[in-house]
Amino acid sequence: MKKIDILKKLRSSRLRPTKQRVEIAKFLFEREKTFHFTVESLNKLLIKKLASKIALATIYNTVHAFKTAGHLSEVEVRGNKTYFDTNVSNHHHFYDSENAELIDIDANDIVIQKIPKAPNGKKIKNVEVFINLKN
Amino acid sequence: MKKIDILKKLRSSRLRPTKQRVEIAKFLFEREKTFHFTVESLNKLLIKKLASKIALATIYNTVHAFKTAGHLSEVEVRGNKTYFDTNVSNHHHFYDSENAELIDIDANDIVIQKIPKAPNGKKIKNVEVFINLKN
DNA sequence: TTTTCACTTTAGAATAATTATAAACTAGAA
DNA sequence: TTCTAGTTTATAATTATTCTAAAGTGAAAA
Ligand SMILES: [Mn+2]
Ligand SMILES: [Mn+2]
Ligand SMILES: [Zn+2]
Ligand SMILES: [Zn+2]
Repeated sequence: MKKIDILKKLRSSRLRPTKQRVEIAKFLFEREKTFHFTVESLNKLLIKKLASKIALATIYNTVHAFKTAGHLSEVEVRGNKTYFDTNVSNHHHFYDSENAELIDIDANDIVIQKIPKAPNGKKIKNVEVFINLKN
Repeated sequence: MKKIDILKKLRSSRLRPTKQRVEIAKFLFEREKTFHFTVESLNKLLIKKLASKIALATIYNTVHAFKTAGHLSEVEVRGNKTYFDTNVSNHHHFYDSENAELIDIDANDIVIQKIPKAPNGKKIKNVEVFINLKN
């Protein structure tokens, strides 16, 4: 993803391309593979990468703005920190608790044969499969 | 589950059956259906139910002791609070975000046909399926 | 039974993650 | 250029949880 696309992505979701947002967006989206992170881990990586530091509050604001805009998804992982994911398509995860690392599983790599029907007038919104790993 | 069983359960896991532990255990385990809760919700219910109040730290201590002993499991739910579950068998969940309510799915009610192999020397510990509901 | 003491409870302090506040700054429309 | 709504920032506040250390207690041993 090029810088011009970053600007397009921000503008298309009515997010002013400020210096901070562009830097965070470049860091998150200019990569080939999915990136899973917490605000804390992102902050550390941004400090290493960038000359000027971005306020932690801005990182929280930006990550939430990106999530709201649909550019990031949130992944449920055991623990107290919130994990985010640059892969916003429907997919699943391995979780390697040893390394506190999430690994993507393509939606097509898991086929569910039997599923219960949703209770009392509810519908199924989505199905998330979480595979815990051990050594 | 009767009181005698509660005492047995505590003693068998080398947990002294103190007044507080017995009261919490009776509240959690003397019921027919699975009970999903957070420490906050449990605390509120205990305040209503019991004459004398149990310190919040004791509720944290006790819930963790029960979890360590295998009498409770932890469920991953979107949000910042930790959810616990009196159902310690391998099973899955519906999540009704409207009511912030978990609903059990028996392990046999979900059959997975195709699953990817675990990465690089890792093994699969367990598979958790989480079905989000909508109206 | 009493004594003893490791285990437990408790109030309150501490920590960690996240959100709120409000003043200073800035992108970009006019 | 000017203007202003949107944004950033340092810092305070909030929330969930864990820590601390003093007081209390279950139950083994005397
Ligand atoms: Mn979590
Ligand atoms: Mn959670
Ligand atoms: Zn992912
Ligand atoms: Zn359950």
